[in-house]
Amino acid sequence: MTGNHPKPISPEKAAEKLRAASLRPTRQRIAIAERLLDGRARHVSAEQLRDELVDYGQPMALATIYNCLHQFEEAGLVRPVHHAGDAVLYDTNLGDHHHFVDVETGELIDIDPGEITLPVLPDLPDGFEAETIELTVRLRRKS
Amino acid sequence: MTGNHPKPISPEKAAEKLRAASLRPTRQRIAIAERLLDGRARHVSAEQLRDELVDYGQPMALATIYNCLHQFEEAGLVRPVHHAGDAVLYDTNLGDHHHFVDVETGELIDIDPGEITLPVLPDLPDGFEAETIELTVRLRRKS
DNA sequence: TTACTACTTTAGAATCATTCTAATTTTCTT
DNA sequence: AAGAAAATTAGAATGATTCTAAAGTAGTAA
Repeated sequence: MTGNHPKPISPEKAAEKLRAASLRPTRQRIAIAERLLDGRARHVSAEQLRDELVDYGQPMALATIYNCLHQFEEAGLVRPVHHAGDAVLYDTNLGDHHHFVDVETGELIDIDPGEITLPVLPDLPDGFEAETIELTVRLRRKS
Repeated sequence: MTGNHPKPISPEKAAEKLRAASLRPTRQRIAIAERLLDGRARHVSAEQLRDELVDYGQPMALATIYNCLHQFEEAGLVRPVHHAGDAVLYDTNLGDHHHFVDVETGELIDIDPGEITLPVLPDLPDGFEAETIELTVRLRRKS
């Protein structure tokens, strides 16, 4: 046991969510959905998720985890955050919000959406559409 | 010649800027300063800069380019942008501004600072200070 | 059920940006 | 010119991610 993790949703509910997203409910995808789609706001890397799945008794290939995270992303079930450390973190909070990043650790902290006013979208270059808007405040621990 | 590049500042001026930043004006650092500190707003990766230096007749080890970019960053001569593609881009525009990112290519486009109102900084977590604030609008080419 | 086909998972190799290492070279000071 | 400290270098190492090709599994039609 390398960590402590709260109770996930049931495999049945997880499978249901997957079907709703047109993803086959495979054993691996169900295990991941149980962990990530329980409504809690989290930020996990592929490697962190793998460790958690090992704890949970559902080890699987790292490649599978990457595959699933990409599929979940496509399906709009999670959202990638590219602004942290070296690894992409997947955010289970799909609501409009932004992040602090601890530049030392790469850890993300949600910025309370009430605390920040999203600026008006500037005119986009021709032929493009906005995919996401990410505001990141990079933090350094005071010395 | 793999690209066309405008006239850089003189080696003397480059050396001067380096001394002002407490960096020894070595041949390599001068060559990089000539290219990056000419006042133009640019976004370059280490690899792009290496290609440009080859064109310019000043090839050098990639490790040196990484070293120099880090030193320039420390000295406040360039600013890293972490939100693009896979590689970190170094921005020679030190003014307050933000970026569009073409998610396909990783290319950056400056957002006109007049076009966007920087939101008020939210309350920071205890013990941290803000290092940078980066707003990124990720763009996808319309289909 | 069975058989079939398409989709998934997998281990391990490959890739790519970046950092590290240890040896050589250069710069600055005397 | 000589010495010490700093810088550069080639190449190895690292770490996240993607790719590959083979083996397994799920949904479907008979």
